[in-house]
Amino acid sequence: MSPTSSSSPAKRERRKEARPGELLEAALDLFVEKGFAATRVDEVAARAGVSKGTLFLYFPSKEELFKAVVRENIAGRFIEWNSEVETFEGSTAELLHYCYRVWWERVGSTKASGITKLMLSEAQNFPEITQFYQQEVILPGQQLIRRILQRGIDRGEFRAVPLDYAIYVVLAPMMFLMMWKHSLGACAQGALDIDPDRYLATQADVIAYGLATRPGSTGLSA
Amino acid sequence: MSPTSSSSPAKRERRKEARPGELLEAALDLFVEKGFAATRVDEVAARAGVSKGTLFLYFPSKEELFKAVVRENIAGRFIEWNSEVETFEGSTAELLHYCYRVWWERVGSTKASGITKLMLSEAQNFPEITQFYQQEVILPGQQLIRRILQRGIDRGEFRAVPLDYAIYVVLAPMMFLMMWKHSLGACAQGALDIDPDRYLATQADVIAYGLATRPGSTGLSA
Amino acid sequence: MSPTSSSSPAKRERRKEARPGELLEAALDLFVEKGFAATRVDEVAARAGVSKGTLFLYFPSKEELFKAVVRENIAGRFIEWNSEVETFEGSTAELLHYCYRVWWERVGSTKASGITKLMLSEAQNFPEITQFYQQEVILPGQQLIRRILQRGIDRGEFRAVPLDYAIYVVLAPMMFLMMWKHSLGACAQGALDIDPDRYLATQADVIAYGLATRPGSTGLSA
Amino acid sequence: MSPTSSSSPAKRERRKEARPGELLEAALDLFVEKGFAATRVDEVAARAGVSKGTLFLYFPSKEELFKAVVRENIAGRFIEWNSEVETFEGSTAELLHYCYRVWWERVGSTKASGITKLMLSEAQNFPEITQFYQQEVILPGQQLIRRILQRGIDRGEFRAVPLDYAIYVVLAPMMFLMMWKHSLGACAQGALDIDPDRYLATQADVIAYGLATRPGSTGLSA
DNA sequence: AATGAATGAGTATTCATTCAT
DNA sequence: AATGAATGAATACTCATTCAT
Repeated sequence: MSPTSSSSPAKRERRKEARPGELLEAALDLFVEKGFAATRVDEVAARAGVSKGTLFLYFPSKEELFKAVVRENIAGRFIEWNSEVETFEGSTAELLHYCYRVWWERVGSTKASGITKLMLSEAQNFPEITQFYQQEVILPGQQLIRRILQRGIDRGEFRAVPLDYAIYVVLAPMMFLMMWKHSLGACAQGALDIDPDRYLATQADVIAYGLATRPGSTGLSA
Repeated sequence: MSPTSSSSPAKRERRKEARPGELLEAALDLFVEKGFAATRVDEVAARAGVSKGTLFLYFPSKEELFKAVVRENIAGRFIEWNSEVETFEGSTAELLHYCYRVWWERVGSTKASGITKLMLSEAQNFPEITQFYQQEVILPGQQLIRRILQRGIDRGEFRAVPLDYAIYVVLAPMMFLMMWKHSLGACAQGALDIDPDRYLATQADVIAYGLATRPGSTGLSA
Repeated sequence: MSPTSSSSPAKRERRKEARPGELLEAALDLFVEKGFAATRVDEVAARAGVSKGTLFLYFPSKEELFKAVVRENIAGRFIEWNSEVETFEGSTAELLHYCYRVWWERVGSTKASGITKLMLSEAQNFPEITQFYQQEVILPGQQLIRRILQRGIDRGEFRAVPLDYAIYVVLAPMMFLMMWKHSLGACAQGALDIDPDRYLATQADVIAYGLATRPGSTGLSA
Repeated sequence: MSPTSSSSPAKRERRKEARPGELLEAALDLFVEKGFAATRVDEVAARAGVSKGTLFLYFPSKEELFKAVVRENIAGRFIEWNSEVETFEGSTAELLHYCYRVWWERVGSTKASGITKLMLSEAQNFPEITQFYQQEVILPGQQLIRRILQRGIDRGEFRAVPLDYAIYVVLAPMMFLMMWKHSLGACAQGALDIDPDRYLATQADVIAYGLATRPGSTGLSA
């Protein structure tokens, strides 16, 4: 055993610990791109730079790998965001614009957005993980949006729209953008290409304007 | 109706002509429910009441069956709609509400909506059919929406928003509803259940209001 | 029923009776070209201008069709030939040349030669029909050749070679030519193309010369 | 032999390297016995003592397995033979006998002879591999025979026969024997049984004699 | 007699999963 | 821990054969 060959044991150690993460990353990419069924575990392993056997060392099955990918990428960012919303100073219209922008930076533009595509695409085949996703992502997300809208109403900026459905006015554009980006948008031939910033700005503009009370209005419309 | 005229064209004959349709219907159901890969051709055949061999008599492969399902369910409804939009009398806000309602009746609430879910889920795996879908559905749909918005602007009802992005303000809520309905919505646990009518009414309301010129406004905002 | 439509019932009648023959002909072509397994009954039917169902009206199975093809094309031409050999006037070397030439005309160059290719190719899969082929073709053929050689020996023209193996000296070139013609020869790229007349003439020449007694020889060599 | 040196390279490892060979051997047997189509890949795998999946680990398809079988069994034996012919001492008639004998030992009597049967039977269905076979086997073989005949002519032993067709005088008996052995001969009922040695001896005898110049002959006959 | 729609047993091939090394 | 050879259950697709018309 030559002394040179034993160099950098740290690197090896680090890689070893990084294995699951590398696998999850590779799996996320491929699941998002091709769907659950069309993704081969060999491919995931290959992209992560390990053998197929190694993958099963860390994840007992392809399904568990899928679940792990989803769980891993559903970080509970909502606590942080909730406090940001609480402390935000400025109009609620501005808050909405801000949230869209921040969401795009932290989620929409990242691989995490692929998870939404995955979930919506595969929900039917994975009821268990779908349930989990609802609890961890959808419901907190809806709560956050609801809080924003409530803030607008409370401050007399927004009309007293029915919140249960108004949340979807805010949510739909985000979900749509994520789906689009990972499906048709990925095959974009010019016409279908969407610039996220302009897209979100336009959506926020129309929505904020559409929710806004009017000068002279009581802020208590239908 | 004379008994000798044998108005029924022989059971076998009639079935033969009905076969492709029956198969497409069964395939639509299953593809939407389980996705492309998870759908077995035997199952499609069984649901259509024929044997596996018969399916391949009408469709040379599972992939061609998929393509046929997509094609079948996007018959050029746009021509009809275009003329409806041209002749509509009333405010553009009303037109928007009307379109959402009609779209739901004719597409959103039907199995055809499953096609969109399918396409968004499987787009990457079927570039050819995705291309076809863009040409036949997405682009005509965008044109129609663009026409509606233009009408509002021309009549001084809507602000001169940038159409290229405003169309998504109208489109996103529809796409979202279809995806939702066929994914999370199908596993709905109360909290996630969406009433389409209220959903669409709220969306149309906010959007129309958000696009509207204001009393005293020039109708030429950014 | 217009009188013109009932024209030429004879033609129809004739065709009806010709069906099995047309099917056998088509089957022969295809079996020879592609082998038993690779030939589809649809193709046979199509080439014969009838439906697949009709084929099974005349032949209870693909195997039976195969057997019928073989049987049909193994006409007992040997009686005729035997008498020709008996009455032939001229040297036995000339008789050999004559036989090769006649064989080529009547068998080698016709579709019947395909049967040999078929039999040799498929013998293992059809023991029953192979047995039949041996009785009807191989043995009579060997007898005929034996008679020719015996004639040469009897007349002092040929050496007294061991007949049991000398027959193959005459047989091998014919069998080889048939196989070649229907296999490699059919994909011929120039180098492999064989002109049957020159081929057979050369073979007959060498064989006759090789069997011939020499001047001063006793005609009774090993 | 120290116990720690573990000279046996681990059972699994050794088997792995042997796999392709075992599979090719099993495939050769079965292809020759039953033809390409009638051979099931499961059977090949079973005979090689592995599972169906393993076969596809080494050969991407049944067709590629077939090609590999052909390639494997036609290793360039011709180089060796060519030099043997060059250095042979003795008459060309003796050389012919010698070649027939050696050919039988090294090819005719081995499984390799089955390849020729295979090729002639399946040529039409595998144009690509047929092409390969022509280049690698047929043409070199013809060259070798041509060289032998040329030797006889050059040494004044053989008549100046047209080589392009005389080669078939030598080739046909070999091809015939291989075909016979693997078809009718395999179902031999006594009458059709051929003793290769006597068969080849007779052929060589007649051919050599038939090609020979005669005492007093010029060696330049047509 | 003729058709051709329907069948379903049969086969090549794939791929998640196992396990000896 | 890591490998990668081996597995075999699962599945799309074929094609000889049947049979109602």
